[in-house]
Amino acid sequence: MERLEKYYNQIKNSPVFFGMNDEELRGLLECFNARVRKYEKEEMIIRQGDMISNIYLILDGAVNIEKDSYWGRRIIISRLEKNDNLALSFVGSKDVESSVDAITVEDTLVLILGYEKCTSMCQNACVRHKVLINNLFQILSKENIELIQKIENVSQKTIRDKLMTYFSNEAQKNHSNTFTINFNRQDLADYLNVDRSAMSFELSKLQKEGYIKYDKNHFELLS
Amino acid sequence: MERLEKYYNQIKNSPVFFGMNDEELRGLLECFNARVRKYEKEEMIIRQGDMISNIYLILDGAVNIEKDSYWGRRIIISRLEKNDNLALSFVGSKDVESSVDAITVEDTLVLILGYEKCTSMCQNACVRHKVLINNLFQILSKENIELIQKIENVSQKTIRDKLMTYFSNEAQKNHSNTFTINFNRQDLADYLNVDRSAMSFELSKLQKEGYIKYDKNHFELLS
DNA sequence: ACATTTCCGTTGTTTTTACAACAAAAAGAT
DNA sequence: ATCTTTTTGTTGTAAAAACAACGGAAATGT
Repeated sequence: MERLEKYYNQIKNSPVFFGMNDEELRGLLECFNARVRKYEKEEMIIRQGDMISNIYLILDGAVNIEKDSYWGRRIIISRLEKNDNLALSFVGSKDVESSVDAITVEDTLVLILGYEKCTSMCQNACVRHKVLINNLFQILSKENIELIQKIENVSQKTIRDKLMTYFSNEAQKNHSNTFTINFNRQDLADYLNVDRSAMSFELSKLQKEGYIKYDKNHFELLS
Repeated sequence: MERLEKYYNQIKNSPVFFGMNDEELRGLLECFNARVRKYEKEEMIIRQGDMISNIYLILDGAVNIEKDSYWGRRIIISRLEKNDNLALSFVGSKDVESSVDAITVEDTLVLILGYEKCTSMCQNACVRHKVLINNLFQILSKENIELIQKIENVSQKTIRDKLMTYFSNEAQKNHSNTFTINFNRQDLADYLNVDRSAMSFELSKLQKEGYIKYDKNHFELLS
């Protein structure tokens, strides 16, 4: 519980609890039996097939949402980080089991709320819950839009187009032509759904032709 | 308004209004300034760049959610039908403009609710609104999960794998090994993100090799 | 019934990708 | 600092896809 206190400010400022005062938030955390849990690197938070009844909020670290296609190929659906939520859509869809894995990329700290328990107890009676679900709706909307953007990414025809679309989006998010990505090459390849070595090759070609400049994970868009 | 009455039962049974009694629903429809609008075939309901402040519910017909990549290639993100909602995520994300087009595939009837107007008037005060947002949360969850499934589809390596993954999902949705799809060949290709002629070729090959049987848009999974 | 348009399947060619194998570089461990 | 492990870049080859072009089928309109 002390750990929860340590992160109280961050928790309070996260989108999930937007618009709540201290009293409401503390009440909510108690009602939802909030706890902080640490996961080691490469640990699974959620497995395909799990029933999800918790709300997960990443306090620190990074998590991959992945899916293994039936022949060993790994698909990275999204990379989640500090202040992101995990598997919200499976909380909202009753009786649907998770179709994905959530795997930590590094040591990760997660806030866990027992959503089901609280909602069944207080029904929709409490005010806090109303604010919460409003926030959840907005968060889910954002996630939805990001998934659409990801579909746009992987739907490009060539590796080059996938890379440039991805880079444009990153630059836009960062409000700058330079940005640092969190993926290593293999993860980026699995995210864009291409072969790593072919992607590496295309990266150097893009650099030689003057479209981008990069050093390790720091990129600059030139065109 | 008569038209609205004509569809009242269908509206009442749609997921958006789940759990509301007649009184609540009628109040809501009035408060949200509900109206029915007919769109012709190939008409645009939403364009890329639009700000969305309405809730759209398809009463009859079919709609493509599309995006044109900068070189004429069309990406079909999803196909929506009777009782589906349109562009919900852009209602939930304030100040975000639509990144996609919504285009009717055939003559289509849509129920439109002025979401913004009502929420700003009655704040979160009214009970109906609470039930509504709860429903919206669940609908968005489902959409989210379907987007993930779509990512899985287009992330398959070969055209064959994309087709078979798509067919499996359709069979599962239909609880049967036979099913009829609503896409024509070009649309299916744009949905799976492959070349139409190459896909046609792969379809016949799959049939010759005994994995599937099809006649026009009716398919059977054999394996 | 006929003409017109749209849709679908087939084939050959060119482009792009995946894959495998390896070398270089970087990161981590002792 | 040295050794080990992981990550990244490079190349050649085989597989797959995109593309273009076309003929036939089906649907639509008159």
